[in-house]
Amino acid sequence: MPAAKKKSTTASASPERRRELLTIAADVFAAHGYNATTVRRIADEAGMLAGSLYYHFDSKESMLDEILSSFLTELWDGYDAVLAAGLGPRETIEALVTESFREIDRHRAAVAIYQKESKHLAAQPRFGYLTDSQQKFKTAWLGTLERGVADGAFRADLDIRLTYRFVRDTVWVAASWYRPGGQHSPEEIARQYLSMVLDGIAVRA
Amino acid sequence: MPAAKKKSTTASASPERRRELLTIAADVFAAHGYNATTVRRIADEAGMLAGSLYYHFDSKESMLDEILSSFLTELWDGYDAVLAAGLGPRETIEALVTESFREIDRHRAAVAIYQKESKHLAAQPRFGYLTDSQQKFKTAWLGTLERGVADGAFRADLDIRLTYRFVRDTVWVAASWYRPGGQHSPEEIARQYLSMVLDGIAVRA
Amino acid sequence: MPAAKKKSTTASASPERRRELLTIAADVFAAHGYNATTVRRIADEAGMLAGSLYYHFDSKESMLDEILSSFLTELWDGYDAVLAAGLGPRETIEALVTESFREIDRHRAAVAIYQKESKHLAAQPRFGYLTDSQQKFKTAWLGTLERGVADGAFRADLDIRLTYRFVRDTVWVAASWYRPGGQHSPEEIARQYLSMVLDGIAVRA
Amino acid sequence: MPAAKKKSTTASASPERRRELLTIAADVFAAHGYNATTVRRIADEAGMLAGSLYYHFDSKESMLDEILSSFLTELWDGYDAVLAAGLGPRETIEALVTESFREIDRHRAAVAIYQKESKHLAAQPRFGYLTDSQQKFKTAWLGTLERGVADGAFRADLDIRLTYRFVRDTVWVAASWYRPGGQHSPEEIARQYLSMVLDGIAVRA
DNA sequence: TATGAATGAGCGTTCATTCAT
DNA sequence: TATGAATGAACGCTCATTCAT
Repeated sequence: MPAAKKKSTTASASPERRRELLTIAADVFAAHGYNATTVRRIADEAGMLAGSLYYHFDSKESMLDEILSSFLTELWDGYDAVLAAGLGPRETIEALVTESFREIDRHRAAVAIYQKESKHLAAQPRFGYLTDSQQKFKTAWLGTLERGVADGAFRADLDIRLTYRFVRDTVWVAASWYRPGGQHSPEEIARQYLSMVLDGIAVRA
Repeated sequence: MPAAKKKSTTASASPERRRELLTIAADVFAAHGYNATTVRRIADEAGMLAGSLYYHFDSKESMLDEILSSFLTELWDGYDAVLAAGLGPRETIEALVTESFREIDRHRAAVAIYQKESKHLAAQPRFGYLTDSQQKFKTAWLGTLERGVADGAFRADLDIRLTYRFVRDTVWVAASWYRPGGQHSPEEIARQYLSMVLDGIAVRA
Repeated sequence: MPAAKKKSTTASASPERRRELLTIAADVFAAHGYNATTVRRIADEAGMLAGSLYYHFDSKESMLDEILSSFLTELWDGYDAVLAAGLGPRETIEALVTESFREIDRHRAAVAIYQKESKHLAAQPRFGYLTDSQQKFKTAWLGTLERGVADGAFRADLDIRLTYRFVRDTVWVAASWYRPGGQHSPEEIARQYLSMVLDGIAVRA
Repeated sequence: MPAAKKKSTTASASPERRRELLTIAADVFAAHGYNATTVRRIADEAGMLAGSLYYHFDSKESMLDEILSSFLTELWDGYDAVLAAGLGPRETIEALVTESFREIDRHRAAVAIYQKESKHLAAQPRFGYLTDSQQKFKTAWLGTLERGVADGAFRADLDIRLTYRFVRDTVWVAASWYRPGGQHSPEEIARQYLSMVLDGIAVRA
């Protein structure tokens, strides 16, 4: 998914150190935004000098790339498993939402970065995989919703594109306030979100 | 709401030109992000040189300030009217959501900027009013939800803070995809969103 | 001849200032080499800060580009006039050599830079015109030499490619020691060089 | 000739490996220029990491130093033999030119580096021997030319300093295009060059 | 009101060099 | 002998901002 590594002189460096540094970078990117984050800041946080980061990575952008692409790889591992399971539309939605909250739990920083930056990054060829992913995402969710409308599981009186955006946003914005280790587990949050999305917050007449 | 103008040398410039420039600036901020937007880009779009903007504004930040604060002023005019109307909880929520989509329609750029930047701006004293507004916002919505739970309009089995975040985010993220002049009026979008939020997307048993 | 200017926001700046700055830059490039010359050094010499240069030029490389391309433009103006004059081979060579020393006199720095850098610059697309120029150069000189051999003006017992390189280098390396305002005028140097090249330094038997 | 090794910690390394590495370094310096050559590039070419070179050499500069000084040592071995042979001026020039082309053949990279870099290197104390060598060089060639003018072997109507530069440059620039193993042997090239320099390229009247 | 030219701080990046292993 | 990881200084460049005109 990431742009092809050129010669990747740097790619051979010890993978554990890379992970550590990427985790740090992701946190800083998530907290202050990619553009506003200086490479010196990341290095500070890692206890090294700015230049030293370039032993491990080609560029600031390649850190971002690796953060986002490895997140998306994992996300799609989960999604693809759900989609291949042959569930009904409602159960599929439930599983996708649950899986999403699990990803938010595991990759909070990456998700937050994705939320803030993917729109303008998608324009760059290097981040073309973001657009691809978005497309797959849309196909999967919209398709499931349509199946649900067709077989009577979901309401037919709603604009399905609005519904799609509603469900999609509803889930992912959670990354902006979610803190791992909070009082609710991802599964519990997913359960409540699903309850709201599927049945509404109003008491039934 | 904005921090007091220091010199107000610049405040004497013609108000219409200011408006025009702020509209341009807001669009560019919304499209590319505040940090990624150069003052030169705004000037280009306005057909002038970067330095010339400083006749009208103290700084890039003060443009942002004015954009956000004038948006919030208008927003609260609308909200306060709703809250003063003495409606029941459900009707209040409906009115607030409708009002919100109207604001998104009128101030799309400002809303988008607000979404992306308010979190880290709120830390700066100059933008303290963002925090104040958020607080008022929370009080109004959370209070209404609690009233609704108390009088049986809203479900009591949900974590009310989750519900609050759910409704809040659900509405405002719409600014990220909303395009004025699209096929749905703000009121129509509000109606469908409210229908989903209140009654859910699942068909009732 | 230079690579197409992109948008050339900077190209509109006052042409006199540009000339001044390019003259300064050319001198520094010639004295210390392009790579070893820092943009700060040029700025120092011009009495400004490094960043200020970027108001006038896109990049260090574009300064180099402009220096070399405007030199080559002038050079070919002179050469083309000579080649169009319909002179015999010996007179053509004499005129070309004289013209060359005049160019060395007028553009000493540019010629020195050209000597040192053109070989590796020619590989970059932006400097493709260097290769083009070299090709034209070779065609003009080699052709004239061949004409001279054919009509008996030049010796037939020499490897003509060696002769070409001999004459070419002989002339242009002079830029490495030539100082304008020295005791010999360019025309006088040309006369002596031609005398050596054509008749040799040995006394005739 | 090179500056005294400070620590000579590195001097204990196996001399053959040093030679290999210096040959590689010289080729890269010659191809891309000293400044533009990174220590990493040399190491890559040698199949090791950049830091590892520092086991063999004190610094990048000391590689350059060793390349240039050992070339000059060999060159002067040859020159001194010629100068001690008691030949007439014309024969001395012939022998020096021939010797020079032999050195270009054997040390092409070193000669090319010398051509490009010696001018600005000579300013540094460490490379003072370059200036010394240039001085000896000038004395030897200029002296021989003067002897030749005095005894009627060389033309008296030329500015002798111009003649000196002419002959000197004429020979050494050849290093910029010479490729060992080409169709002409160094001796053959020397013969043709001498023929041009001594008798000129024009056909005698 | 706006321009043209400059400032100055800071940014992402490179690279010769060091050093424990 | 060589590696892996880091240093630290410098580099080309960007950009918000200033100010005389």
